[in-house]
Amino acid sequence: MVQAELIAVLAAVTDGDPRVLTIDAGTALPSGPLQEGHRSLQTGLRAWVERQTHHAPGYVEQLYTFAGQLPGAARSISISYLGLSRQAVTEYPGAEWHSWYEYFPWEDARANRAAPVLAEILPRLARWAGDDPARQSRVAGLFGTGGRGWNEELVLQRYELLWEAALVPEARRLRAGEGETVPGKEMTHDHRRILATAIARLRAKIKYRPVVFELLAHEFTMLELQQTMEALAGQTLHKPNFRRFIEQQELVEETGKSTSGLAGRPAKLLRFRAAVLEERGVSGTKLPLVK
Amino acid sequence: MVQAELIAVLAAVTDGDPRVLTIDAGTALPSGPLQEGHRSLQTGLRAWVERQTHHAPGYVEQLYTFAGQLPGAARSISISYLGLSRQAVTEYPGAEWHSWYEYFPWEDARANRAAPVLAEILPRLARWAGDDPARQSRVAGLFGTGGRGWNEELVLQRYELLWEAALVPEARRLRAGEGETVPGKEMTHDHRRILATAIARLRAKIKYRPVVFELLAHEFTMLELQQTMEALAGQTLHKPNFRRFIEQQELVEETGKSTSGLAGRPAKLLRFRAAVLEERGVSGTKLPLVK
DNA sequence: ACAAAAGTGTTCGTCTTACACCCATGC
DNA sequence: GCATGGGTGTAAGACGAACACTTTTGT
Repeated sequence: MVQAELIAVLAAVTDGDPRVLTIDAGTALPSGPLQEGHRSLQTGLRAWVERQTHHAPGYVEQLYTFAGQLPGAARSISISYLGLSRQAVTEYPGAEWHSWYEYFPWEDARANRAAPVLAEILPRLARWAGDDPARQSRVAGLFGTGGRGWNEELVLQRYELLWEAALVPEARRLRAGEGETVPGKEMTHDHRRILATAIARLRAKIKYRPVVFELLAHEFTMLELQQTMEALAGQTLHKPNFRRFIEQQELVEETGKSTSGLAGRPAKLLRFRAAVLEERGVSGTKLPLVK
Repeated sequence: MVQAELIAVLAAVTDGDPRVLTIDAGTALPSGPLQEGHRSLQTGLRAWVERQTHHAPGYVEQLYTFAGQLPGAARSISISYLGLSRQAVTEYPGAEWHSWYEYFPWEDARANRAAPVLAEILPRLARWAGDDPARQSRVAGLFGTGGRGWNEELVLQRYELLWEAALVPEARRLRAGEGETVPGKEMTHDHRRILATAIARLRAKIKYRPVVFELLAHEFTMLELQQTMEALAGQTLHKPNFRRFIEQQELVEETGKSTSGLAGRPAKLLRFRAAVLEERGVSGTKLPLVK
């Protein structure tokens, strides 16, 4: 017999920044135990998020389940979820939206924004790696040094490496370490680890499933779509090719309306073609089928 | 406070057939409650599988967690896992390997093996769909009728459709239905649904992560590799292009040895290049990055 | 010689990537 | 006019699908 805890990473994008909904001044994710009245895990999760933050997630998917130890001998099971929301406005006291990159400043590779943090992190990782070639190659593969490219999906692995090197405060709770920790806001328990898992999942998923649209208003311009993707991926994208990338998948259709009043040529307003959700099935084959 | 149940789908491929390890004469998956002594969910799972089947899974990954109701008012949480194993030999009484396709005969699209079952299923689905265009298009999308191709990853969705149409015995337990059910071996509780989830996950995963090698001996020929993939995907693959598909990813290296004594030209024996696990990180970008 | 399986070459068309350029609006 | 963002054309190269063909063994 165990306690089952539901934990939510609720994400939104505002002003080109991906944000996560938090409680306790940005140190914890909304969460609470599964209760009698909850008809399913998802409804339980939604109930907790709404009670603690007065926000209602739209799209929700399960992330991961892991075992923990409660104070005392009791066991706990934590079931984490990723939710997506269209607005990042706060009205409820205690609930705050914080940028992902407050917690993972090294993850924002747009226009070298992460450069200063990386300049701090990399020497310390080099010190941690020492002469060990296995450690050196792990650092290189994860942080894209030494000619290897940056892979934005390895969010969790990078966090775990920093944890292992005792460069994040969370690791110091259990194992002492020397020197300073690395920039990036701390969270309680393993909540920052869960956030890393959520970011990694979302960064992977936007590439092959039309989930971005859960974060956008129902009408949007191509640039808004692109900037939302860039915020999530933490990478700048090539504008003309991004347009073709979207058009080729037939993800959007024109509404007939355009923006106006801003600088530059008015942009066409688009909407998501909900029909693709049915059509899909043709996704990725990649295997060389016969005939 | 709830009961936490661990459930395993342990898969192997023998004689070109993908198999799953079962108990109770093929009607249930190995499972048991999380206990005090289990250091983690995974070790708990491994303990139960070994106790019930005397088999030890190699690779293990989490599938999905869902809530259930135990007899009485008590709640349960089921955490399901996918495990891969190199051998499908049975020595322990009560533990049996069964082909996936006993449970999902319509999923084996190799050389039209599923044709007879589909001939049985499709008319019944057509009857269920009736005049409803939404239902018709769902059937078409999932079963590849009407010009749309077969997508082998939609295992769970197809099972759920059959469930909804009350064409599987599991659905009849809760909701009555008319006429016969469709071929395919039944399982207790929702174990067949979990198996469908596992198959879908594995079919998706083999395309972008080198997990097939967990199912093969340490030395193998290109044909063995291909046939293992075909067994999992339930599709026949194009031999020359499959070779290039593997070579291009640099997944394997030659051992220097060859087969002999069989019909045809001897094949080179290969082994998995473990180095790729480190190199990876360059996986799939797909987004049009700038510069 | 022939069957059987291994393995190679090559073509054609599509998708990706990069670069260059034109278009429409506000000020 | 010019700054700003919207949008199109296109050529080089990578990749995928399909087909034809050569190679090496056992019988």
